[in-house]
Amino acid sequence: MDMEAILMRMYEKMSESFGPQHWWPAEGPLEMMVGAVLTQNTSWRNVEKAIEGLKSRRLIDAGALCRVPFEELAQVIRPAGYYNIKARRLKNLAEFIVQRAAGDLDVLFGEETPALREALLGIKGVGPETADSILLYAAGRPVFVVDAYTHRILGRHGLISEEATYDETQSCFMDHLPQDAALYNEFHALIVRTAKTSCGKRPNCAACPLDGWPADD
DNA sequence: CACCAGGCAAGTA
DNA sequence: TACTTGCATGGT
Repeated sequence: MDMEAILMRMYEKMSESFGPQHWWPAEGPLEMMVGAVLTQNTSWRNVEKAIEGLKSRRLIDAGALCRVPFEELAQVIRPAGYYNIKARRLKNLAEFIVQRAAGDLDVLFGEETPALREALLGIKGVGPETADSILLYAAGRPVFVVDAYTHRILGRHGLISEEATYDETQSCFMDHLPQDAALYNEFHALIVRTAKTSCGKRPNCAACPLDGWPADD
């Protein structure tokens, strides 16, 4: 089996086990981007509390995030952890949107994908996973998102080396699959779902849809 | 009690 | 370039 067939088989098995994932869980693109920063090394459960706090104070707004006092913002997002660093990162993100696109995400997302990715990576607090999550789940670009689960699962199943970099892992998908945002959207969501359920926690779990595969399949 | 969660930047050698 | 460390809450 070539790499494309292997990856698509993996996708099908996960999809059959878990069904549609409906990612990203956000009401709009800015909420998605804020969530992407807040969920860095943090459980989504805690992020939801922080997002609710931001919504209730009408802070899902680039201008409002720029204007709100730092200390107030930090306290509102406290449940998401790392609140001092993340408050700074949210302000960096909001200032970027205002300065680069006059606060208008339709303008920002009018940029070509490579230029937009580089610009996002220039924001302090936005690394490769956060930038690619924004590109895929807020801007709808066909960019594959790599996270710790992705690296672990592909490594464990022998599809990449354990020492593979972010870009190498990303290329494993993007060089062998169609450039399809809907496919990448669901694929990444299913990897997270699968890892949280079993595969990322321990090897040889009977409940894991990838168990014993592709080695003995 | 320890360990982890949908990372990233900054510091050190 | 290649490691290491700090950041922090809340669930298991």
